[in-house]
Amino acid sequence: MTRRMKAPERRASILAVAKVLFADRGFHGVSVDEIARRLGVSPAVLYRHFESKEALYEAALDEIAGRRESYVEAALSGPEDFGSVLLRMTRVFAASVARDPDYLRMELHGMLEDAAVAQRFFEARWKSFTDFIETSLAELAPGNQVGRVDGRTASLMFQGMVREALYAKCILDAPRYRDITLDDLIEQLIGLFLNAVGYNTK
Amino acid sequence: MTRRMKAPERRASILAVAKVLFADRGFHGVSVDEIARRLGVSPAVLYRHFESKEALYEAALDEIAGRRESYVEAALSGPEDFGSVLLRMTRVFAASVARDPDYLRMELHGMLEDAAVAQRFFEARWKSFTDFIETSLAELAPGNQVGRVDGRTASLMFQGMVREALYAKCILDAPRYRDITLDDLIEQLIGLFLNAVGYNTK
DNA sequence: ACTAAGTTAGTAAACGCTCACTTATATGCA
DNA sequence: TGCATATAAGTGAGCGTTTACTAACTTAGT
Repeated sequence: MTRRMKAPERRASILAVAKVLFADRGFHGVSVDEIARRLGVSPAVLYRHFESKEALYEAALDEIAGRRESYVEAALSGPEDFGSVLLRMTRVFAASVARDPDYLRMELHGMLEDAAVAQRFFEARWKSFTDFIETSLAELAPGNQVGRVDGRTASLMFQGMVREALYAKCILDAPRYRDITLDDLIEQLIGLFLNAVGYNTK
Repeated sequence: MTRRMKAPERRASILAVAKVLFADRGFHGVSVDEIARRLGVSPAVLYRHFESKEALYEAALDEIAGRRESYVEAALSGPEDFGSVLLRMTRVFAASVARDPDYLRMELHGMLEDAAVAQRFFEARWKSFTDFIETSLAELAPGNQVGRVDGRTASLMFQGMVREALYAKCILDAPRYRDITLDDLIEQLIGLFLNAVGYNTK
């Protein structure tokens, strides 16, 4: 009945389905039987590749939050001033989330069920922004290119506003923001953020 | 065995337990039996007061997100300029969340499972801020007391940064922010926000 | 004694998971 | 090459438990 696959391919196909289902409804919201049904396969197959539902969830989590990404390198081309680089970094990040919103959903689920998981997501993505913002502010402050602001607070502000934009556009699809593209929203937010830290190109 | 209660008291006691459990682990993460066990009561009792688990969840949701709150009135005393009022409003809100973090957790769960629920939470709390910010900015712009910024974007930024602070302090208890009080964090964030919109007391 | 509150003992279905078994594919040897 | 055999992939039934939920019975309060 079902197409026959070799172990690695089957494992990958299971993970792919598990990823979207877990991201959508969380660990408790998805049953092993449902994953199997979507694959058109008997539930027993899953246990040939993962030793438990929990292990499968963990693997899906790893696929999503596992690889660390730095957006600094992704923004190398173009002007190298703080504002321009931050904007390009954020755009790349936003685009990647828009392409695969499961990331965001999984992060939310993770935050709710386990603070350690939240930490993994932070390390995987947000930390590169946080680090960039804090070091940049420290560098630019002496020359008065930015105001005297606490880097930690500023990066929290940044993280919050970007996350909110991503929620609104990628998860909720809020009607309130339907007439503005995610990209434009990000650009406006970065503008506001640069105001907040007193950034001037000089 | 169990203390005997009259209907309204029992109903309230059920709701109280359901509220914290659902907020903690979401609808699918909690079983009716567990709620009953915590109450020290047989599961059948729940069905005398709520016709289904879903109805109970809905009632808990209503208790948490039901009553709309405006923080404008809560910030009447003191200076009436935009910055001061916004700070006081936000502090009252933050304090109420710190007192009862179930609100935030339930909002997160709601966002993940149903956009309509997210909308209810927005209407209940955030909207009062959004409205205040947008009307204030519109009023202050002509006199150059704030810069020319889009009110909608600004209020999204505000909502995001406040939410992020509340997550960090009330849900995750992030080590990164353990040495700063929620109140101080809020104050710094509001300061940054006022910079962002170009607010000057004049 | 009547009523409201709570229990006991169940239901059928869904849960995570395992087992004995069948089938398809690849491999070794003539 | 032809064919037996070993192995990997998948099935289907069913394990014990938990799920949400119900009905019949008991107990407590007025």
